[in-house]
Amino acid sequence: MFNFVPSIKNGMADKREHILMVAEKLFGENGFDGTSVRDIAHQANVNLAMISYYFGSKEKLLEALIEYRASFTTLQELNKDEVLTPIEKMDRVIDFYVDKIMSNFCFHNLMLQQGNNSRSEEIRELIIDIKQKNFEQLKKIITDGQRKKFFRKEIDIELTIGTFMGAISQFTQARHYWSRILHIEKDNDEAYRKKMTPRLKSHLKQVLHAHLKIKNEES
Amino acid sequence: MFNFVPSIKNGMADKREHILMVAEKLFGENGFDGTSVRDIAHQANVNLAMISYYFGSKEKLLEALIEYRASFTTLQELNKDEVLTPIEKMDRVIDFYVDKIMSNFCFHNLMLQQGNNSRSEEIRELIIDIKQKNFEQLKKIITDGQRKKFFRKEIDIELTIGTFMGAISQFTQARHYWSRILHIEKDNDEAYRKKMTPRLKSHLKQVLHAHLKIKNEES
DNA sequence: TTGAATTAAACAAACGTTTAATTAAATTTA
DNA sequence: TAAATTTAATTAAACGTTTGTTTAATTCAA
Repeated sequence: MFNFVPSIKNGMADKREHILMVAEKLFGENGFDGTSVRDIAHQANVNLAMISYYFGSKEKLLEALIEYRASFTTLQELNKDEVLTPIEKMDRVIDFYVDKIMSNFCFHNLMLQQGNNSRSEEIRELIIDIKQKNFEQLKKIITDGQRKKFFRKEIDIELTIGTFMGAISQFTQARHYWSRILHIEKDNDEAYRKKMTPRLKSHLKQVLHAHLKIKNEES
Repeated sequence: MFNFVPSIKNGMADKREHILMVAEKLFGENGFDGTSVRDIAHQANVNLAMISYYFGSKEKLLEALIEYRASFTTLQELNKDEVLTPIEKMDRVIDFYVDKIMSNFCFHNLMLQQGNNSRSEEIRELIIDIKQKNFEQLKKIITDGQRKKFFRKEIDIELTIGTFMGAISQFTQARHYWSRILHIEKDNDEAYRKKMTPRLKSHLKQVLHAHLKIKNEES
């Protein structure tokens, strides 16, 4: 099996980062509660106490990881664009999200799990805030497309966005299941990623086009 | 907040069942690892040792819960039906799944989590097997619809099914998030269920119709 | 030589599970 | 039916691990 965690480089910022990457992998695979601080320390080849030393606590480590990963600028740039049609923009959104999430299921699964079930209200709110900002960018693109008469007015925007996000989540979260269904080599994340990414992109574009576009001409 | 766990009735089978219901709720809310046997015992008002006594172990309790909940006959009956059109059948499927999952998110979330991340290979396989049977029934309905020239041939059947399941999962799993987006009263599962169920059904039917149906006449 | 980085060891609390004793229920015997 | 006996259900307490976190000593670098 592959190991995507980068090895320790010199310097201490890198060590902190290395711990974050290992934590991300383990949290994503076994859940927050299913991962012990000792697991993380061992896999990261650092002393157990270093995690408290760097982050304060297991929960603070999780917060640090979320802040480390939370970067959401691309959608805003896309919204400002004046050249692309709304349909093209949606295609870009799909490419962006599928790439982003497929290239890092561990973090996405962790966010999914902690966004709803974290014992810490603070963490739940943190995650939901991030997701909400994304939602609003996405909503703008769709309403803009409606205004410009590219998209139908009758659609349920919120549920459309949820359906789109849910589909991607489904194929990252239930990898074991879909590996079997689609006859992809078991426990080979790289193979899954490679086969799934283009297929999922083109499928989602199909679905969203059929759902969003006003039915005049055939594309 | 509501409590959907039924109270203890007389008889011992009921007590076993009562423990299962409490476990389902806690597992679904806090995850398998996030729930202790003591939590379950306390919430169920039974002695801690009773859980080992009835089920053997925490993991066996989980298995018992899965077997208790796994009942998948309705889709088979639907497949045998000769009167309904494939489109009507798909609508029934949507109603069936949305009702089923919305009326029991705890169990659905648990299956989602354990189907991929359970430390027990046995449990992962158990869950995936159940899901695969459902998948095959669903696939039959769609290929049947293609054969009868109701559905397009160009669609990606597997990903279509995944998209559909993923959408439902999204709205059960990320309830906190969608409650905020859709301005539904926070931490009120009953309100969420009530508002979401019809809305999700009609949205999914729209999406699937647009995606599946051969575009001849307007419906 | 001062302060940060790193360590092994220890901490108390929580974990899943088991034990041995007790109570309740069911079954058998008289 | 009543008492005796056996089986099952229930309990409080304890088991040995593992948990997240801290300590106090040591190493390292500035």
